Amino acid sequence: MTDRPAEDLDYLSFVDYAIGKTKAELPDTDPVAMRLGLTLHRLAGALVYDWESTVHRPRGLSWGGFRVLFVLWLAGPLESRHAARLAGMSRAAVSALVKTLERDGLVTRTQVPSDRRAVRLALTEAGHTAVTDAYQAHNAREQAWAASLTPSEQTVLIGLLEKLTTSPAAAAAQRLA
Amino acid sequence: MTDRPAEDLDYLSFVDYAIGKTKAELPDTDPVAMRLGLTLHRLAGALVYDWESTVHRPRGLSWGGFRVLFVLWLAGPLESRHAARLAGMSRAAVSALVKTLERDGLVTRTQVPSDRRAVRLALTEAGHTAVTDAYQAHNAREQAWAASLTPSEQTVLIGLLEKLTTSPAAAAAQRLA
DNA sequence: CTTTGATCGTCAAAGGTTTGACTATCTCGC
DNA sequence: GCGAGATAGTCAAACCTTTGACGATCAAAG
Repeated sequence: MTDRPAEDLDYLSFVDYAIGKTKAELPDTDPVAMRLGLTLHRLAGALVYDWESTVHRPRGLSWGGFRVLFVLWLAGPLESRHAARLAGMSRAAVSALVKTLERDGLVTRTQVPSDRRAVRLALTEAGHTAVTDAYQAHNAREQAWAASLTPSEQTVLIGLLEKLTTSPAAAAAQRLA
Repeated sequence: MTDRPAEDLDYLSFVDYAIGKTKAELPDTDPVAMRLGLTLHRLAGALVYDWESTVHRPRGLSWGGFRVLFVLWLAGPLESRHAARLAGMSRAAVSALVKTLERDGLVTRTQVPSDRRAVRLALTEAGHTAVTDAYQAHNAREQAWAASLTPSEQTVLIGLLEKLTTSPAAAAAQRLA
């Protein structure tokens, strides 16, 4: 039990170190839940950073801009509020991002005949090209990450993540409801 | 095989829908890697949103501010660059956040005797109180999420996440290197 | 029809984050 | 010692995102 120099920790050894210290100071802490939260958050951050820095920024897209193009590509023309819900961001964020995407000729905004408040967002031909090109590279990175796991490990991991996503805690979170 | 109205999709059914459409249009896509990326990103976003909106914002902390306090709490007084590395953000972000934390009396900045460029960050008494109070509530939320899984499922999930975190793809990502 | 409440997209304000530049400082080889 | 290159922290600029407010519009009850 020596005092380790905390400065020399890298992120992974920090997790072990943090769990040990927390358990000593806050005994009510659940160390397994703590490790789960830390590891999940860290991994997701690394993934997004990888996608954004290697795939999207070099193509002139922000991470948010790509997400809007992505849902428009796959879920067809959408009203703005539906694009926001599927992309997991606020209506205001979609409004701001679409301003740039429209200026760059990737998305069109048209009025919805049946509801004059609503705006229908659709990909242009250039937008379709941009998002399919970007997603091919994006999925190549996803494959590079997933390749560290065996197929059955991949299946198990997806199952556990989906179980958390549909859990009562997730329902209570109600992100951007 | 009817044309489903894409507008009515919620996020979970969107994932299935998206994978089906992508497979048809971009046959080189790996649908398992795609589902993994989508699910992991979505879950992490929901987690952070839950933590920030239910625990940290009500206590007057931003998510970034909490992360700085958290690493200072557990890894002791730290030079700014080490705090940045452990918290997974840039040195500039730490510099900006510490400005607020210092103003609020939660963190002190002192010169390092051996290196006049460096700054040593340490929690004040109030900072220690704030971070332990916040982390107790934070871990309670982590426990609420983890409770959806059995103990062995939790162990398996952590193992798979750590395997990805230490994978070659993660090493190549080199976040904020 | 009218009124009341809800919803849509947008805007402004506030804050967080990254990148790149800059100064000050350190380190290492000569 | 000293000079070249690396490093620490900060700043400015740019961008993204959220919240709360707003006007316009819709929908439902009477």
